[in-house]
Amino acid sequence: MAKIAGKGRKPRRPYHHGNLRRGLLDEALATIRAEGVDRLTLREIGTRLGVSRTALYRHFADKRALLAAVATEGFRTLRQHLEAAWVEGGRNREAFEAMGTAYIRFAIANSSHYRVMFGGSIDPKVCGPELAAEAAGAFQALVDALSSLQRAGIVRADDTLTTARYVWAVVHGVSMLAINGQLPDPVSIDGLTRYTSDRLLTGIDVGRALSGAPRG
Amino acid sequence: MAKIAGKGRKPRRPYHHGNLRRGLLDEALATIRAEGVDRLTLREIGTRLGVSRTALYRHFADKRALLAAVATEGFRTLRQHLEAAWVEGGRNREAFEAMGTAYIRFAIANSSHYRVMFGGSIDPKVCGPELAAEAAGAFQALVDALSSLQRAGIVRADDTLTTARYVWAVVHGVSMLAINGQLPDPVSIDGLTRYTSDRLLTGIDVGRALSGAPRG
DNA sequence: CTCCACATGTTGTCACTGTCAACATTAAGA
DNA sequence: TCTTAATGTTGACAGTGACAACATGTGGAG
Repeated sequence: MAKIAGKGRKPRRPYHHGNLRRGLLDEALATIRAEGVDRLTLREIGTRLGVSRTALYRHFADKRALLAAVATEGFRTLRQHLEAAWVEGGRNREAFEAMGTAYIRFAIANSSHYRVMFGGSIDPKVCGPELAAEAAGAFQALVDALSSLQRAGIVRADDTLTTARYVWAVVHGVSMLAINGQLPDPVSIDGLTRYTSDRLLTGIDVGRALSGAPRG
Repeated sequence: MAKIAGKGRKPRRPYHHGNLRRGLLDEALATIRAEGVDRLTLREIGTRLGVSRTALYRHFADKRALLAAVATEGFRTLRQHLEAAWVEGGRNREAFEAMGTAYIRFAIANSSHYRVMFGGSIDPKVCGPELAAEAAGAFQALVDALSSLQRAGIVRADDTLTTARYVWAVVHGVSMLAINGQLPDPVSIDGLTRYTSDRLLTGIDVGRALSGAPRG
């Protein structure tokens, strides 16, 4: 594994192209962002980087692998956004709401990227362990925050994993609705986001006797 | 528009191929179901129907149009499932839960089809009015049921549209999680479904003072 | 019944794509 | 220095979606 120039000892190109893998990922993401996934072509990525069409195959097994890597990066930055919202918000109930808002905001601001992230299966047996691990990492940020709120007695002490999945499903669903253009205008998106976090927290917080069974 | 043989007056082929459009749709859906969207090829659809590769273009503008038609049919049958669950369940709170279960069940049982339905934009300006209309129809089934529950005093009298969007987002999110393989086994799918409908209804039903603002 | 216009299906062809095999070049270590 | 593996290039190929030109059967006008 040849490493990057890093320290800047030699400012000229450290290799044939510098580090190409990084460039391929960036360029792929830029194209996806600008024109959508299905307009992404390996040849144009290479051309745009001043490199030939098949250079890519030294860094990714095939197109799916490239897309998986793009998706992996998406989950990584998503997790960063979530953790930032949680920490900067003060790790309380409001911070949890901020996490939800951050999630939806990320999905809307990077809709094409987001679609790649959830376009195919995330089963590790299908997509490879890296993507699955990074997706699990992003989910873990939610689990941790939720667990913290449970310990503080702010959220019902149901099975943490199930509750987290529920919350994840809600924000993911809202994001999808927004991305797919089923919410007419930004106002309705904002309204739904607000309503969602309100109703969601009313559903999972403490302070009310439960009629049904918790079900782990 | 040459109509189908229908009454069976003349059992021999009424036209070049009978009605091809129907066959194309069925075959496309079958392929999608069996091998996934990206393995769908126009040529093979034609071949499999004993028809040549470009016959399709007399019935659909291009591949995207075919996929849009497939998605349109998906929303139609989804609506049928939802309405059946609502009516047969007795149009009460339990029937509403049954709608949610039916939705998730449909998504899981027809995961590839479901992915096509939500793969691209549903904005009528992008995908054409038919798909948008059918998607809106499926959503309307949910709105109607919810409105009925609101009139019966079972669900909070918040803005119906916003509440419906919220519910839609939740079931859609759960479906996506299940489809993407993020729920390890059927047990956890069932558990999340149950937990979801329980927490969801706790969040939107009446009988609790609201802290925040309703926000229409 | 005849005949023509039109809907429907076919053949030929094209640009483009992902992918592989064979070859060229450069960095890095012995 | 010289080898070796990593990295990038060229040529090629089978498939794909799509279009234009052509063929064929249907149904209605006369």
